[in-house]
Amino acid sequence: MAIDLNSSVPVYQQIADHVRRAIAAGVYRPGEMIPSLRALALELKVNPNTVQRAFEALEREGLVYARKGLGMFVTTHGSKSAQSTSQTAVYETFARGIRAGMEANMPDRQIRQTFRRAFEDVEAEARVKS
Amino acid sequence: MAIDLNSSVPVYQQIADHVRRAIAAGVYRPGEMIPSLRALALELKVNPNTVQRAFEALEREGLVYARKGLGMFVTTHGSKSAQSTSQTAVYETFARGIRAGMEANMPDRQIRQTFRRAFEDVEAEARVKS
DNA sequence: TATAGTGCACTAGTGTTATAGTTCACAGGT
DNA sequence: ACCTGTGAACTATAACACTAGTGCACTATA
Repeated sequence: MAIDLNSSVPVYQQIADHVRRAIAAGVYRPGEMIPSLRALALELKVNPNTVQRAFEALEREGLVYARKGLGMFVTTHGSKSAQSTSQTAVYETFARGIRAGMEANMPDRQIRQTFRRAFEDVEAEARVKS
Repeated sequence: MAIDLNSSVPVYQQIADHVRRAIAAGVYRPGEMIPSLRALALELKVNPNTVQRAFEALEREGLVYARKGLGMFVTTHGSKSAQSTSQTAVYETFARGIRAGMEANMPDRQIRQTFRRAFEDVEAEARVKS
C-alpha cells in the first residue's frame, strides 16, 4: 500500500479508501482483525492519529467495530457494505467524468472511446504489477 | 451555471473547470471576452476574489490573457488547449474509477456495465435539461 | 474631467489537515 | 501481579487552503 503525501486527497481518506477496498476485495473477512493503529502507522510512516481518523470513518460506515484492547474487526455485513459503497464510488466517478465530457461538448463516441482506452491502459498497469 | 458550496471541490476550481469547458465547447471563442470578475461573482453569488482565483488558473494554463481595465480574453490557441485538457481530465477520471473498481475486486464486466449505466443515466439527465 | 467598469494586490478570518505528545481503560499472555 | 499491545480521548501546534473584504491602478467613454 502506498500513500501519496502530495496528493490533494487527505492521507486519512486515502487510508480509509484503501482499507475499504481491501475489505470489499476479501483481503480482510468478517470477524477478522484489520491491522492495528500503530502497526499501520508504522508501515505507512504516518502518525497513529491519522490512521485512527481513517478508522473512525470506517466505523461510522459500519464496516468495522472496535474491541478495546484487542483491535478493529470487520462486521458481518462489512464485506457487502464495502462492496456496495465501493461500487457506488466507481459509478459516481464515471458519472462525473461523463458529465465533464458532455459539458465540454465531447461527442458521445469520443467519451466511450476514452473509457475504452483508459480501461486498456489500467489493465496493462495491473498486468505489470502481478 | 450552478455552484455547489457544499462540494469538497473548491468553488474557484468549479468555476475554472466550468469556464474551461465552456471555452472547449466554443461558448467563448478566441479573441472574445469572457464574463468579468464582478459580473460572474454577482451571478454566482460569490466573492470577486474567488472568481479571480479561477481566472488565474486559466491564465496560467494559457487559455486566457488579461488586459488591464478591459477584461479577460480567450487566446488564439485557447480553444484547442481547453479541449485537450478537458479530454485529459475525463481520461484521468475514468482511469481513477477503473483502478478503484479493480482494487475492490470488481470483475471487468461489472466495471464496464457500471460505466454503461452511468452513461445512460447522465444522458437522461441531459435530455431533461434541454 | 468625471464616471463606470475592468483586473490586481493586500489583509484578515475561518476551517481543514497532519503531526506530536500525553494519558487512560481494556484484554491477553507470562 | 506484571507487562505488553490494543483503541480512545484530549491538548497543542504548525501549515495550508479557502473565502471574504477593501482599496488601488488601469481603460474606455460620456
